[in-house]
Amino acid sequence: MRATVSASRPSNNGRQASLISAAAALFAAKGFKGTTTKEIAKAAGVSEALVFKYFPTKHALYAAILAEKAPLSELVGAIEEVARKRNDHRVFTLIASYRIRPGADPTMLRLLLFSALEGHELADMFFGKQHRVFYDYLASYIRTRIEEGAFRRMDPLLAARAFIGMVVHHRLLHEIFEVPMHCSHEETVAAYVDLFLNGLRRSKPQLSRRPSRGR
Amino acid sequence: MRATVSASRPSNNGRQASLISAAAALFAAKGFKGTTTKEIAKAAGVSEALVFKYFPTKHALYAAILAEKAPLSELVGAIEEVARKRNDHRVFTLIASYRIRPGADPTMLRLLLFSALEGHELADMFFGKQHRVFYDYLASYIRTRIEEGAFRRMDPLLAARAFIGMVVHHRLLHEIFEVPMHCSHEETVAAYVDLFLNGLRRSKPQLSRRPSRGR
DNA sequence: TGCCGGTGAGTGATCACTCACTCACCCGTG
DNA sequence: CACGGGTGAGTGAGTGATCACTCACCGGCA
Repeated sequence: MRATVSASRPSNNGRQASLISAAAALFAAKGFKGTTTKEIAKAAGVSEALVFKYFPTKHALYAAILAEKAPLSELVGAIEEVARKRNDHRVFTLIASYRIRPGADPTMLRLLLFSALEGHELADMFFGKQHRVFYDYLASYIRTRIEEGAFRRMDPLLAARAFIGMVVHHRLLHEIFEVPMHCSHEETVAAYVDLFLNGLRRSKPQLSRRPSRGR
Repeated sequence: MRATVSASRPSNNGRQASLISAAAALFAAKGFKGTTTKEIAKAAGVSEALVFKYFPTKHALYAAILAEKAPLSELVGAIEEVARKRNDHRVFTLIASYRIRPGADPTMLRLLLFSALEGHELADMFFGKQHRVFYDYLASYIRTRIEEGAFRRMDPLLAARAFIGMVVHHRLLHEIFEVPMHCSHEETVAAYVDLFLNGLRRSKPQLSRRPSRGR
């Protein structure tokens, strides 16, 4: 509430926030089971006992982290504008470069993967609320463009997942498996967007899809 | 050496194998830190002490699991045949349907992700030896087809990763995040392959090979 | 003085790992 | 055949360390 005591006493909210950010970094790096409450306390610069004053259990602290992070809204806002203008290239470039950018923080991706793998019930919430809606939003845009004749006919949700798949997989290789990038971020984004949009383009009225090499 | 004692004594190798498979299932389900040696012993039907007769540490058991699994060779063999025939559609359908199939076992995918996230030094080996070579193999096929004029010009490695990205991401959603599939396996594979190959197709006869975007 | 943010020193439980030991079986000898 | 010592698979009962979590207590400020 009060923000009078600024530096000496970090005040309830400030402590909570610093504990959350310290814990998020550690959970992302080492997983839930791999992180001890003592480490969290040390990273936040307090005693271990204080952690349990603010969060009744280690799980509650983990839940607070997942509940707090909701970093997708700004992207959706930016997309909606160019989506109205039917600027397909810009829509997908925005999405891809939002994920693939120089200073991208792997924390959330790692946290999400750990949550899903370790099977926390919160992971469902985290994924369901944040990501599923985005897939659906993107799929509905693709469906609209198909109906407008801009894209060829295909399942819009599969198309959306295919594009997100390229991007997420790229982050997986780069940020989790530490595979070095051999192109710049811009080149990578451009390559994926071009490949995807070219794949969605309507071909000529349906020739034979096989390369006429029938054995 | 001797194989006289057949059933009563599972013999060195049999025990080792049953411990490895029991441990693999548990590590895949709950991670390295999330699995206790007591659980492994119980799953294998032996005492905890025996686990340490066969593997000096829990880490050594984990390493033995990663070292043993090498499930890619059969796929590469099947691909090489259709690759010689330049049957692009079949090449990519083979790859995708090898991963996306009805009874696909999530164990290896989960193990791979856990290894990378938990940062075992063996994960590098696991990924480097098994997967990186596959990316490179696929990229070299794409490069060949570009040079033959069958595909449009683009970075072959990025293209390979884009395709694998679609497929892996699909498995991620389906097997790890438990997102239900809304299409059959065959439809899904076909959609991804069509999208990808269409994206790689040369648009117009392509006079200038670069998109004249040189900065 | 009372209140509250903060802590050191614990708690029982559980972890990976060890050790002294049993038991079944094999084989050379008489 | 009888027998007895060697061998190796297998185990129950621990070991110290570390885990999440608790509690009595402290000190600065109203």
